[in-house]
Amino acid sequence: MKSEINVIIVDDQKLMRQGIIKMFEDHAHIKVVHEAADGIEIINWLKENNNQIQVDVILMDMQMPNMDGWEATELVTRSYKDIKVIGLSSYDNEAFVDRLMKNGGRGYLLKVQEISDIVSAIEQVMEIGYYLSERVPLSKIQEFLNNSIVFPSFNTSVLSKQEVRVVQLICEEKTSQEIADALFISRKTVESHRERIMAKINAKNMVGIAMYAVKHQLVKFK
Amino acid sequence: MKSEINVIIVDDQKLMRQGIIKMFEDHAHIKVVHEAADGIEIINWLKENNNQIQVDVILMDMQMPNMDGWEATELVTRSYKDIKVIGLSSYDNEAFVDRLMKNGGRGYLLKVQEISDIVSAIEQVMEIGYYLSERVPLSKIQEFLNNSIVFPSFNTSVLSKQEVRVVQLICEEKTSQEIADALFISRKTVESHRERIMAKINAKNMVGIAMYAVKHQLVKFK
DNA sequence: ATATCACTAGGTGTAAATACCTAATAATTG
DNA sequence: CAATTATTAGGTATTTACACCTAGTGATAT
Repeated sequence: MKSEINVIIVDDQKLMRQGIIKMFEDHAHIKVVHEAADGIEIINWLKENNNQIQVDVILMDMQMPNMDGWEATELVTRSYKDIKVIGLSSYDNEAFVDRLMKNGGRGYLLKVQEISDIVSAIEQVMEIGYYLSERVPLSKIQEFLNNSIVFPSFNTSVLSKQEVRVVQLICEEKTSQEIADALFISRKTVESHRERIMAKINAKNMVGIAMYAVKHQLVKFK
Repeated sequence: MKSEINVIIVDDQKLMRQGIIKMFEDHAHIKVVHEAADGIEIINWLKENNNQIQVDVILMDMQMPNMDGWEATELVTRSYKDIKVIGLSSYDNEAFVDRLMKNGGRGYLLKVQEISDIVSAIEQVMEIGYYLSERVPLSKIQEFLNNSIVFPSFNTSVLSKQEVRVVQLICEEKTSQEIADALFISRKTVESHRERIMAKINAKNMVGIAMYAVKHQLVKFK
């Protein structure tokens, strides 16, 4: 008989949470001890819980409102060394995987995969500490472990606050003049910001900025 | 005892499909007769099936690759008058709802809702033909029914193949001239395409096109 | 205390995008 | 067959983006 594993599911889509929980009924050794809809909810719950209920694995969605999965993973793994976070996402994106593993993730799953893959991932994480897959090969994990001192944890964004504001307005299809009016600065300043942003992220035009924003979750659509 | 309802689930995320199917086990009168990962799959299956297996309701995800939920809904409802399509989406967006209902949808559900809402929606659609909710009030349905002759199947819904190619190249930060060279057409033709795309999707500039592409999964990022 | 960075703003060009147009041919669909 | 749509291409004018500069101020970190 397999030993019991206590799992938490964090996903903003209730339907997805319910579905995963229901499917775990076929895997009696996996026990869902809690569920949350975003990063803030899970962080708060863990504080309140104060290690009373043992938590082994958190299945963490990446794209969430309020606090996304990456930030939540960083905060969780920093404070609770025994909790293993497995990322869950719709996007098969290497940068997404890298960022999660840098923040302390133990594996990365896609929503196009099946429930049996999730179960395997949970079991493997409990056994060897990581869920190895095409997306996260052993070499990658070693790379992250070696670079953990070189890359300090607070390496979140290359863009400054004002630059992020400009990026967000660009994504709203605003012109430089419109952004200037919105931020109460000169059109020329906005253009300076834009040029600097493009240089930083290696974008060729505003579309490149928009695509970067989507990739790095600087914009949320709903 | 409730009469049996035959349902098909169309969603590109296998995890979501599996979850919904599993949860329907608690609702014995709902029978899942098929599942599909995108619009093309369901259209092809319905052709092959040729009404052998009776289909009452299709739960249709909106954001899917290859062929999205709106286009699939239009094709399904045009050819199979008895099949009732209920939309399923992550986005609470009035334009999305409107477009679905114009294309023959019978209701609109959000993935943040619960499984019991889906069950209610399916039952209501079978009873009165529509799933009434905040997003789809009776007045809206009447509006769509009245305008159905005024607004026939006019194709603002989907972008053409060439238009999609242009969109994808725009997302790669290419200029009109570069796109022209890539597709072996004139720069002016590319600009015509771009203008037509912007009119169709109501974008103000190329960033708007890029954001649309992301939303509708016309681009996949590495 | 001083170098770095964020934020600001401007000048001066050129390249590209955008806005309105027309218009032909091929393909598709009722 | 008739109507519509997709795809192609062009004209003309205006607006915006982009590139490559300088430069001051204020905050912050070494």
